[in-house]
Amino acid sequence: MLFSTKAEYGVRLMVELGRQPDGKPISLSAIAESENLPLSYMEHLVAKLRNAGLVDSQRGAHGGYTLAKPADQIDMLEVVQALEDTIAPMECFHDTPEGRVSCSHQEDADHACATKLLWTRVQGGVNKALSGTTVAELVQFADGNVRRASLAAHS
Amino acid sequence: MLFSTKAEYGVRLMVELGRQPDGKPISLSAIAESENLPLSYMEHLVAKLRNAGLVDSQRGAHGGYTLAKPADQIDMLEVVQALEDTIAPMECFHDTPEGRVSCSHQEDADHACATKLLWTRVQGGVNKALSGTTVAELVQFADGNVRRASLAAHS
DNA sequence: GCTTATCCGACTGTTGAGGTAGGATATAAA
DNA sequence: TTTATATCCTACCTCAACAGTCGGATAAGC
Repeated sequence: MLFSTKAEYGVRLMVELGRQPDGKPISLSAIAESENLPLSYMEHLVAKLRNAGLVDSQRGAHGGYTLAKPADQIDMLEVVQALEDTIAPMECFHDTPEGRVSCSHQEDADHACATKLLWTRVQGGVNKALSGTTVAELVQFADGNVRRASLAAHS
Repeated sequence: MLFSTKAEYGVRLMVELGRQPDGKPISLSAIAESENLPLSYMEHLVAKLRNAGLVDSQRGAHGGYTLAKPADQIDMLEVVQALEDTIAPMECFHDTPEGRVSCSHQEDADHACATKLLWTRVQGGVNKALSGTTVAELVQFADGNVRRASLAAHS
């Protein structure tokens, strides 16, 4: 398993927020009910998204959450990185301050770490897929599927 | 973390086997010592690789393991799939007999599963990186690094 | 028959995932 | 100003997988 359900639930949450056309906040309980997910658990996840600056919150009655940026300016790399603490393919990989990956045991033997090439490629593929997908795109995909399913049911 | 150390250790094991020029088998204890990994644990991993038909074994004295195919004909997708039981990006993704992925809860709500598009792209990126890398390539990479490190030390 | 090695199953400690519970705080409406 | 509705925050719990250990059975070479 590459990702945990934290990423799954969190992405679903972002998509639900992205479906809201106007700027009205949506309560977590409404999202939890429509997606059939545990509310208490979602609170932990949305806190991570808020700390990452991806959603804004409005407390009190008629409060809730909104996207902090337009849906087409939020990519999934930000979202998944905020939810999962690290998305490195392997434990020995850690993000350096300069933004590059490095292997923590690259010089411990008489030869360099052979797996580094592989994990670098894997991470590149994952990052490319994540950063190339926006919230807006997923919203459009979901709505398109509803449309097609609805049309198929009526034909 | 995308993968566990099972993949890390197993790939290192395959690379060590790939470094052996002739067809002589290498004992697990020799590999475990040179890579500084626990022998007992490696036994479990090599069993998976053997069941997957990626390595051959020779029992008894002077026995050990060899690659079942030429190193340039073993790609990392086979290796990692044999070690990790599943490499789907998310729990709801499972490999179908037809070889395609599908989401187990795609029709449970009034709209299709929005995350399916994202995980499909991620899995595509991972599979591409894995299947595009062979044992032979990693062996060459590791040896090349040794050469460069050695040259740098002597300059 | 001794040594070297693969093979096999059972067992164990630790960690993180996934989820619960209870309360504190802030806000809008009555 | 009370009340309902929310977010916010901390602590706690359960369970499965990971990472590793151990003891022994089997097989092959010398």
